[in-house]
Amino acid sequence: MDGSKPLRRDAERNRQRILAAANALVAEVGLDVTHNDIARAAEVGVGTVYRRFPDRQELIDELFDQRVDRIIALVEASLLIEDPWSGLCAFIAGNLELQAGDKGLKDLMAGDGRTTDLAKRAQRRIGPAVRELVRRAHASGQLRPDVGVGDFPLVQEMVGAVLEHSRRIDPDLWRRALALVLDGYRGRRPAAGAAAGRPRPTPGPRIEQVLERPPR
Amino acid sequence: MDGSKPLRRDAERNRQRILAAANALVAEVGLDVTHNDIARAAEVGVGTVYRRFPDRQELIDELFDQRVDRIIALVEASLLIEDPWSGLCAFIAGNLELQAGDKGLKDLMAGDGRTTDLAKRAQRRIGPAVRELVRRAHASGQLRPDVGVGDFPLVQEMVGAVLEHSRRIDPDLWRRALALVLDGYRGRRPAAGAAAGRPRPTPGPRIEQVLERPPR
DNA sequence: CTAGAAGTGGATAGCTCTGCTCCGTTTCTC
DNA sequence: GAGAAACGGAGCAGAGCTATCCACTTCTAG
Repeated sequence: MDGSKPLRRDAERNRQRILAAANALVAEVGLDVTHNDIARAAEVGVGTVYRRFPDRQELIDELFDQRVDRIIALVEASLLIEDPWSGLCAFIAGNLELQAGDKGLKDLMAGDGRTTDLAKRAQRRIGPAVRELVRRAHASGQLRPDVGVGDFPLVQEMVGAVLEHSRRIDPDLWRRALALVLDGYRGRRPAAGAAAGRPRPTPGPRIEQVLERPPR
Repeated sequence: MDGSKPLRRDAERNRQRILAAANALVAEVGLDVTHNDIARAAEVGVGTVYRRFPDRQELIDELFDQRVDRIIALVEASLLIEDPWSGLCAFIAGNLELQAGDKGLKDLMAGDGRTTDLAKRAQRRIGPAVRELVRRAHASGQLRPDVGVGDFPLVQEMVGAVLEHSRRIDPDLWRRALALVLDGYRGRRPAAGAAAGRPRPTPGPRIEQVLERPPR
């Protein structure tokens, strides 16, 4: 695959600087860094960035492979936790934790329309695992039966929003929001009686589609 | 106050068209409509819009007076509901309902930095009323004691995020998100025992400050 | 009906912000 | 030290926004 000759030593050095700078920048600022931003951060000319990464998408992809791997590792670790509820919580909290320190990752997982491919690949690996986590939590009676898989993207979305706004000022506020939400989802069957306006079943995978932010 | 002569009849007609168009546009698109957008929507020249509303802020303010009034009416109506829990829910759901149909209103209440004055005025009237709603809900034991006033801006924020993303595709999804969250907040004292990582008290008004989106 | 005041439209100038290219200069490598 | 490779960043093109200006149309008072 890599039929191209190795780069000259200085060029390779610059490539690394660009990657490092882009990485930091994306984590701090988010997905929509420009070639110019990166060049400045890497102390390199714009031209150099364009030469090395003519397509911004490729650069982004390169940056995110490892991040997505981290999430996948997390989901797999969570599946190994014996207590189902703890496992589910570990995944959700861990995922948000990762996103709390990495605006770019959050952007990616929120799927702003851009970056669909990479995000979808990740979702495809994460989806089944989450379903399993939820299934186990249901089976053990620790998760309210009227809360379904489809609700967890909502949780991500909701707590992610808090995260987003409080990032600078109180970077741990999202934990409280998450704790309160999850605590509400905790097992106890819905009161048989006055469940009038109570939300019913498990919305299907449609919710995931809904949360794909509409491309502006 | 209104020392200016009345407008010529056609001018007044145009003024109304502009106002109407701007109103619809703001509801649909959000707070940052331009003079050009408005002109096109009103089928009027840009010049006309500029002549009538040289300062965009004034136009926006004019549009929002009535919206804010609607929220205030809501809060007051909610206080009149005898059952404290229903009252609290009515306010929160109603508020989100209003925002669901009106992107501009949502922008305003989220306080994106712009429009601070108007939003703050609204907040000042709404704040005490919400505190009262929460107090009553606590007193009646219908609201978990470890959920405080400060948590409701979080709820707005969270459900607002869902609202935002699903607006186009499934405009009622936010209801489920809200129902699940509120249902989780419902009275039952926190389990005395294993409340290890459970969120504790009522964060103060600091949260409101946090949710003021940091001016970009 | 008419004169002239009031109002209109929208082309356009000026600005900012972005993506990207191009080529004179520097740096590497053999 | 010659020639290939890489560099830097000024600057161009294009999009989008604000705001102005003035030849033309529409209203209204008399």
